[in-house]
Amino acid sequence: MSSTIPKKPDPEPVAVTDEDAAESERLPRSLPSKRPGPPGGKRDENRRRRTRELCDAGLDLFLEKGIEGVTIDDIVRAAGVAKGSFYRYFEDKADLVEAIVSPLAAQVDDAFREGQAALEKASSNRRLFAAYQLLAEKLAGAIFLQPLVVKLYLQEMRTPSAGARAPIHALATRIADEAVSLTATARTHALWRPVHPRVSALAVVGSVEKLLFAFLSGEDLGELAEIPDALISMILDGLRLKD
Amino acid sequence: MSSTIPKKPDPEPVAVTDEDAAESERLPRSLPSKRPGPPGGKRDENRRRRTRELCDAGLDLFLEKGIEGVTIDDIVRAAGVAKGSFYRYFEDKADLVEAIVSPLAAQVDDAFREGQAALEKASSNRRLFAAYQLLAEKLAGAIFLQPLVVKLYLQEMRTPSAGARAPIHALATRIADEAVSLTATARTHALWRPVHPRVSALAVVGSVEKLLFAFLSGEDLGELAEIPDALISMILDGLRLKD
DNA sequence: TCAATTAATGACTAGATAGTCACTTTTTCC
DNA sequence: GGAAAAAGTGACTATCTAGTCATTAATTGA
Repeated sequence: MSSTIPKKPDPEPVAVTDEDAAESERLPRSLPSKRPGPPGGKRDENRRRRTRELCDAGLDLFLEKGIEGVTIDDIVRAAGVAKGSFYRYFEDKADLVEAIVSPLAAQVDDAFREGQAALEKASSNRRLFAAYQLLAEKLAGAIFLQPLVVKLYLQEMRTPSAGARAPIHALATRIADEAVSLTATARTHALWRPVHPRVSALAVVGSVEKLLFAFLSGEDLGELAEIPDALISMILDGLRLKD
Repeated sequence: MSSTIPKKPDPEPVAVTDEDAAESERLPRSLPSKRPGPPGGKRDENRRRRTRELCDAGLDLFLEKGIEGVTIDDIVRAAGVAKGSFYRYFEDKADLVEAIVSPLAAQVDDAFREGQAALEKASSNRRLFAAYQLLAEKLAGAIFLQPLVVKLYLQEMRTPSAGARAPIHALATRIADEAVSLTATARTHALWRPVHPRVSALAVVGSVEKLLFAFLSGEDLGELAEIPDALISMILDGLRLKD
């Protein structure tokens, strides 16, 4: 390897607001007005179980056949639930997709917010590394918690946004914008090549997404532990101005 | 820029079989047995026009709504053709997709074949550049001829391969494999970092695809002419062993 | 010209699909 | 316990869809 990456840079003072460990459980969208039952009671428990069953069955089917290729009947059959029950909890397929994706979206948004904050304070290469490492760790955490949702995102993100895929498309747009904004900041600090920020940001995001999709598809990528370092040094040698 | 790229290396002796300038016109799949009519006659001309109208209408709709979201009725309505006529020329939607994609697939396969041949002879950095430049030029040519088909490919390639998307998925698999094989060759020649070839190949392909999709979606990427150089130097500085 | 052949048409069928609703079962809470 | 509210059910409707086919129109070639 030709780049020297500081192994485990001290987590320099950085705005880490960990208040929001992104709720990964998917809750019913709304509660009845008169007799909702006590939290932890049977009504509450049944609602949570139904929502979870429908989300789980939906996710599996979406990954297998693509969002557009799955019908509500498929979903309720797989979840072992009557059709009417689906419509008690969700407006339509788009609403289900939204419920599946939104916890991941929240985590990803947080990761970028924190990365951006750290980067704005970075004035040295050391802090540049630290900021990117923070971002990478937060994103890795999100991926680790919801790998199948990430795969669904990668699988559907480029398809036209009509109907049920709208929430996924919205997340894709936000990620691209946040990555570009991050790169623009790095360039402001003169730590980066004078390449159009959208170009270098998309190049990096594209690499990561492709590798991640391959990994989540079970492809053999050799020793997994080596990938992050390999990727980081590729990116940094490719984009960073030399010291 | 920190890498020195030889501007326009002489196109060293390289196996360029240009016999097959990939027919980009989409022909009817089969001919009637008894009275097909003379080539250039009315029957022949009508057949070609119908196939083209159906392919064009299909492509537009696929890009707008996604392959899975388009019905045969949509296609024949857009093409101004009766439904029965569709089934005279194509088996089903998958067959139409196959007809739309296959000229591009042929060109891409050729580009990789030639790139691989050039690379196998490359023993110097100069020839490494030349081989990659040859590949890039061939691919750029294919993209320039069929930008909308390329966009369709990028849009649908990660979705599950069932049904109509099968031909697109097949092309995606071939491209990934050929890119990996190319990288493995470069590594054999000791011109490349000791990174798992699948990792570096997918990283490069991922960048290119992401940028290409953004470009084909009309995003602003700054001065277009600068992108290839920026990309090549990013890739080479990121992956190449230092001289 | 005209019979043979191919091409084009759109109504039609069988099956699938989203969403609804009257009815039954479960839970709440007095 | 029991009335009231919520949750669960699956048959039902109206719509959409892939694919067929009898009929009509256009083209061929002698």
